[in-house]
Amino acid sequence: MATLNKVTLIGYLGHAPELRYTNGGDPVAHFTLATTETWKDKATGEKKEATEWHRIVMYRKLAEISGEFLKKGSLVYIEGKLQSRKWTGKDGVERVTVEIIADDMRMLGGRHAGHEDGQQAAHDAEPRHQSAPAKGRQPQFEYEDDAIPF
Amino acid sequence: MATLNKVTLIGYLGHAPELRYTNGGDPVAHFTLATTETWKDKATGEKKEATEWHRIVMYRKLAEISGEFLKKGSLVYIEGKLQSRKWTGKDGVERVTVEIIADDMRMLGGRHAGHEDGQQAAHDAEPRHQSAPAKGRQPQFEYEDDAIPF
Amino acid sequence: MATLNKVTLIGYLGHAPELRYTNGGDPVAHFTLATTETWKDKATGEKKEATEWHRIVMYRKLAEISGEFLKKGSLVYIEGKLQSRKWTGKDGVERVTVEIIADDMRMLGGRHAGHEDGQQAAHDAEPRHQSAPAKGRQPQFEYEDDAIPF
Amino acid sequence: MATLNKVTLIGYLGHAPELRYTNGGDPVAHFTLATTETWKDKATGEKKEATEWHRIVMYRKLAEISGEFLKKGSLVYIEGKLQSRKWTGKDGVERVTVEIIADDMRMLGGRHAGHEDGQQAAHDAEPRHQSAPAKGRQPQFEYEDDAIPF
DNA sequence: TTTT
DNA sequence: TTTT
Repeated sequence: MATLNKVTLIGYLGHAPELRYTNGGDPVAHFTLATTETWKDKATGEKKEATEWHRIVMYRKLAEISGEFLKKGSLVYIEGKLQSRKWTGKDGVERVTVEIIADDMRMLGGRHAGHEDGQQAAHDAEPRHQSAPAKGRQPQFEYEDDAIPF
Repeated sequence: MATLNKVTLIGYLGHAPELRYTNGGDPVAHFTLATTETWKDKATGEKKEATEWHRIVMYRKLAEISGEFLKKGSLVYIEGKLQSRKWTGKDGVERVTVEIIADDMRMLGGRHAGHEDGQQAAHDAEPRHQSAPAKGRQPQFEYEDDAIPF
Repeated sequence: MATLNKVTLIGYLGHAPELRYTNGGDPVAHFTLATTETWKDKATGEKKEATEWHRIVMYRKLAEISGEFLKKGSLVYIEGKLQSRKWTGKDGVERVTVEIIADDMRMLGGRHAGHEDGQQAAHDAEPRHQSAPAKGRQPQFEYEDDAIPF
Repeated sequence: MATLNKVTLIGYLGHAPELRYTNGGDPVAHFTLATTETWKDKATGEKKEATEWHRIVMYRKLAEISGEFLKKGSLVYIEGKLQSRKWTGKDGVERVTVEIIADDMRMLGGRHAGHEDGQQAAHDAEPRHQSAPAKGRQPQFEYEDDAIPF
């Protein structure tokens, strides 16, 4: 295919992760993440600020770790892909929501930093980047991905 | 701040860039970009494929270059940030559109690869990444690299 | 061209930035950055850890900001490119040193987090990423976002 | 840990991958990758160009795929981490080599584009990014990582 | 030489 | 609406 779909974010959680479960019993976590950019208006010289809210979705082990260690205000590094999802509201209007399906997360502290225990890299499925030294790597857990209807 | 909002894509243009102009006369380009992932269904063993469409927006010089060299089917590398935008349709319903505001683009060829002339990196505003070689880059900056013992 | 050379790091400074000046008077900062990965040895089950040290180089404004706000132990996000440099030691042996020429830096706190004033994104040359919000950013660019039906 | 060590490259292979095997029988591929940046000298106005050569290392399945499909001149997207390795030459001098341990590769074509069959994303270990749709994902292969001494 |  |  030769295509790439990647999102990298560092931001603050707007609320604690909401943890749910699929029919198959797999955990799914949802939360929002805020990134803020600031700049100085060239004309008026005044400081400006804009916040972007991102919808983060995590599955399986990453969902569990986030559910356990992340809180409102946590600062995290997130890596994932963009995925849009169509849904129809009660008003009968079809809408599209764009979400980031995360597959890597690192806790960076922040206002309400979590337990020391959580200060690690966490990945969806097999670790790839940080967690993959040249020798002695470990396979990890088995997950059935079928049926994640949320 | 300490936040980061970054998207990295490699994909195919769904249509040639639409070039418009702001009131101030600055060019703005819009196009869609397809990324496709393929996988094999664990249960049935059949090949699966899913395509994600991304809405790309470019300004100024990057918009001009894209308008000139990119076509339907072009393969490009895009770097930018996520930005959501609210708008109200003719039906009076408010919706949110998520776009990627690009600030870096590289042509990678594809089915209808553009001119050789366009086979370069292009950036919004001042170059940052690729554009700072060790020696002889910019007149306003002469550095003797020989003696950097670190 | 169509090439890309990019490094993204989050790590801890091994020592405060060393600030020097080129003949032309431009500031250059050097420091080392540690990234650490941990894993569990599959066979023995024991915890393993490996630290990688990266040589970071910054120029101009980014060098100044880092010289002012970063210390030993600071946690930072760094973006840049790989660049190798040949040099001959006093022993007459030629060696190659690989450095990361940074063009983006964000302070993330860490043990000895810097001033609040330093808690911002900093870029080499003109800002590109974070710095281009949808409205009201720059005087030289007025865009009416209301009517971008795409 | 909260650290990150990531390299992203798009470049051309300097030579076909050299495929070797560890004592444990696992494949390891080595090749060099060229990234080139071009700029115009502000003072003289002449075109400048600098090429950076990166040492890429791949293991297991990624090594196999690369050994099969990549050639001299292939254009690829590479993702991985920086890792330095000390070694002592026949002259008794200790040197450090910095390599990129790749965990993701996408073929982008290039001068001598490979088989159509190879035009896919390939990952080290479990797929994470592109290859991880919401449903029906697949675990993949089992590899014993022990003993990769090259 | 960092950090958790 | 792209591409392989």
